[in-house]
Amino acid sequence: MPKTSDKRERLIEAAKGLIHQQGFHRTTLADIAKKSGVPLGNVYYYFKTKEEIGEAVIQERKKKLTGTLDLCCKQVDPKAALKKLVKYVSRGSDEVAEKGCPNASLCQELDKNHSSLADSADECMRVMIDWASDQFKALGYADPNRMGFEFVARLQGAMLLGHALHDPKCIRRHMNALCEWIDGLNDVPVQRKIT
Amino acid sequence: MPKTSDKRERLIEAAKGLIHQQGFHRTTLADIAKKSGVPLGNVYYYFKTKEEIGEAVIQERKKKLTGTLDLCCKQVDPKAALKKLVKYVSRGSDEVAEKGCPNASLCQELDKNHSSLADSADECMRVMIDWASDQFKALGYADPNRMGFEFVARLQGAMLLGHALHDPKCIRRHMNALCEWIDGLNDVPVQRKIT
DNA sequence: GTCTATAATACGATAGAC
DNA sequence: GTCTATCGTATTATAGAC
Repeated sequence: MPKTSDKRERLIEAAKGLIHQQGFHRTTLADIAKKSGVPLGNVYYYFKTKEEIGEAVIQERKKKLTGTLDLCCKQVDPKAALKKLVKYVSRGSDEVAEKGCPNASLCQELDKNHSSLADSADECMRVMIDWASDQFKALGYADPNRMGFEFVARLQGAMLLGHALHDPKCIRRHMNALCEWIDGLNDVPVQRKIT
Repeated sequence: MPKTSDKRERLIEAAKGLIHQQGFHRTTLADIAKKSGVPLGNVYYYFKTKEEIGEAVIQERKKKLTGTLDLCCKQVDPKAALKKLVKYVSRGSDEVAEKGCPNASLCQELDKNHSSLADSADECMRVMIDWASDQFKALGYADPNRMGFEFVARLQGAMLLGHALHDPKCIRRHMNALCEWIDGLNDVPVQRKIT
């Protein structure tokens, strides 16, 4: 039986937008049904529970994040990769100032109770930190995890404050400062294996 | 008529804890009533709506934040004040790793829709940024707002990631790094008025 | 001021016709 | 696969006795 409908995709897309705007708990299935144009009762053919929709949205976000990170570190040196991610955040600063970072919002909202959703949301943050750590490792730093954490903390902290202040400009300003920080980092002599 | 009951305080205290753990929307009036030992129907004698309880909790948090900040900058130089706040965050890292920063959580959760609660929560973040900016101003920096923003972004970013990773140690590690950053800042010659 | 009982509604989920 | 109608429950809020 060929795929005749894109309802599942439409539901996920609608849920993604609504959850970013309103949060998971304030977003009702009726909201999602209405926005996606799928009748409420039909939603349950595609997702057994509301939580399943949330999981699908988070997996979608994770996929997009992974794709972005892959793009950032293709064919370029680690410093350029880190700065590429910073520029990416800069470009999205208007939406972030309005609605917050979608991944961070979910971490904060979901980790409050104990659904499996919480772990999925947290995993997105971990992916980002690990990626950043890998870049610093490639740069030869002895403490790449510490550097990666600091880098992502500054990214996420700026998005959080930009959201609280409703000010995209201060996000971009801080992203510029982050780029300068990266540029100013001392080059570390990399240990190369002699073969 | 003298105050004969501490019910109002008990309600706020219970709400504060529950909201930190579960978030505002997942916390029901029944939860608050039960935890505080006040019957559900009686809650409405003290607060007309759930939102009013939220407002009271946020004002309480703001008061505590202001008190903490005041304590940090009493009788000490600005660098010491900033580091004192960093140490304060370090000491609370276990709770933050478990439940997140209470102020940041509220900013993220409430700013999604448009209640007046959102503005109150955001105001807490602004208070912190302004305070930090004042410290950098006192240090003689030409761009105290930028420095204050960076400082708080790193604080909040670390708390956010520590919560996502469920790891208080990485918060403390980053707080140490923040202290070193402050120590390493160049002293700026302060313009003094000649009288 | 206090508390029980309950109204009013919103929401997740299901039944069952088509 | 699709959709309407509706159930069951949770939750905010109120009515009204004490």
